[in-house]
Amino acid sequence: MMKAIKAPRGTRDILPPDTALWNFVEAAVRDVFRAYNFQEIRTPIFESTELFARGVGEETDIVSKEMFTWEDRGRAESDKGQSLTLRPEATAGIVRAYIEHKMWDRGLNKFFCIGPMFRRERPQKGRYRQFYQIDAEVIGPASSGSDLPARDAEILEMLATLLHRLGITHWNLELNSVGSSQERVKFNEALRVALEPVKDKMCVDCQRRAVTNPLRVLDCKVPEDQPIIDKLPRITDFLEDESRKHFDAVQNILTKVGVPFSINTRLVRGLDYYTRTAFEFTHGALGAQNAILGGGRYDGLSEALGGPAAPGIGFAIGEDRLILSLQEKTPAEAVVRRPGVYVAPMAGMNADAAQLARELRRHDLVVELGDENFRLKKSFEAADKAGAKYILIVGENEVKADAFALKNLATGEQVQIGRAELAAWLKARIVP
RNA sequence: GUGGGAGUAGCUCAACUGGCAGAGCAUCGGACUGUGGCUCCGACGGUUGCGGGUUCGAUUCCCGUCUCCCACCCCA
Repeated sequence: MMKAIKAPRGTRDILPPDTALWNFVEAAVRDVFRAYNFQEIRTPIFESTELFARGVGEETDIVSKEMFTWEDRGRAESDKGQSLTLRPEATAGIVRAYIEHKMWDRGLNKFFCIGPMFRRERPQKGRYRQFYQIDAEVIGPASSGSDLPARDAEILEMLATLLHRLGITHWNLELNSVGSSQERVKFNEALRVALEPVKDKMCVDCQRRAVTNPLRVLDCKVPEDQPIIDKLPRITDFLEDESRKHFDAVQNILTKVGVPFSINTRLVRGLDYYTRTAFEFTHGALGAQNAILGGGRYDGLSEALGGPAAPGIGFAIGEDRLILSLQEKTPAEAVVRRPGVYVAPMAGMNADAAQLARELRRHDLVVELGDENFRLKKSFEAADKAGAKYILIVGENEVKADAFALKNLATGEQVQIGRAELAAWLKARIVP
């Protein structure tokens, strides 16, 4: 035998019945998002490498060491050597599409997108090289209201609704404002200055961060560093009136609509493009990967990508993690749709059985069809295994009488139903 | 990328200081040719993740490698 080929590192197959759980989540997402007037957008799974370099930020870990990048080998001179990258996140591609299709003419755009993302990280539970994100973005010219706090609050409230709908409790919403890009530059500088005299007393990681990305020092979890971090400047002190008012307004709305949150002035996010509102929903029982979703405002991203000013806010839900946290309460078996009827033909009755199955399926019943070569006993076993609620026996007597034996597999109750009434009879007794 | 743990039948796991690789469940068949679940009997199923080394002999010891898991890192 040839050497078995396995799924590449960090990828996995999602099999039934788990796929039913994925569909359950995605159906809930589509349903909830529709109520908030979000519409689906689908963008390519690979893009020009430059898009992510400019959009996500050259200095981020994502861009500097985690992207799947290759050089396209085009035949035409013009595409030779074009560098392409599997998308590591969704926002950059969506903003690129916004610019490319000049969608500012449409006013306020509310998009969502579900699909795989790719990052070359070391795999762990809830962390894969191909992982799935549910992404939503609100973007448009400022005249459309895209920069207003009501949009931030609406998105957060929508997320709370979605989690509630999925039956996920015990989440925690952490909220912060990271300021405008100008405010952040000042804050960064202040941090660098404040860290200079104390960084030698900190952990090795912080010593490195103090130079490369001071904001990340705030994220440090080493207990010994906490007293030092507590004395560092806070972003709140660098927010000017407009940013502060914006942040206050978001909080006011959330309080009014009853979405609980906590302020975490140390919350920073890994992508360079975030401005003002930044947030994260966490959930216990996910180990170190406790961030179930995260997002924020990115008022300058469109311009960084060569587009017009287009404030925006969005988030990404880690679908893999969402499903991990869901599985504790809702096993996939609970949402998988089992057959309502198993049609069991006796010897020579395949054609009649197929005809019956066709009729029932046209009435939107889930039907599994057996085979005339199966002995009845085997048909019963197959019906059980398929999880069917009823078994329909198609034998010579039944075909002659045009009425069929229908047995409830759980109760053992058996009745004889005429062909014309079959579908209606079953539909009345099978909950979809 | 760093450190640690684990990999044995489809699944969950055994196999004593190195000595014939096993059980339960699942699958298939029979008891049972138009009525299942229970029971009984039988069968199938493995180069012990892969490659090398030590040894008369390796699932067991050593080295390498792959994958998963845990913690960092990072993030969803």
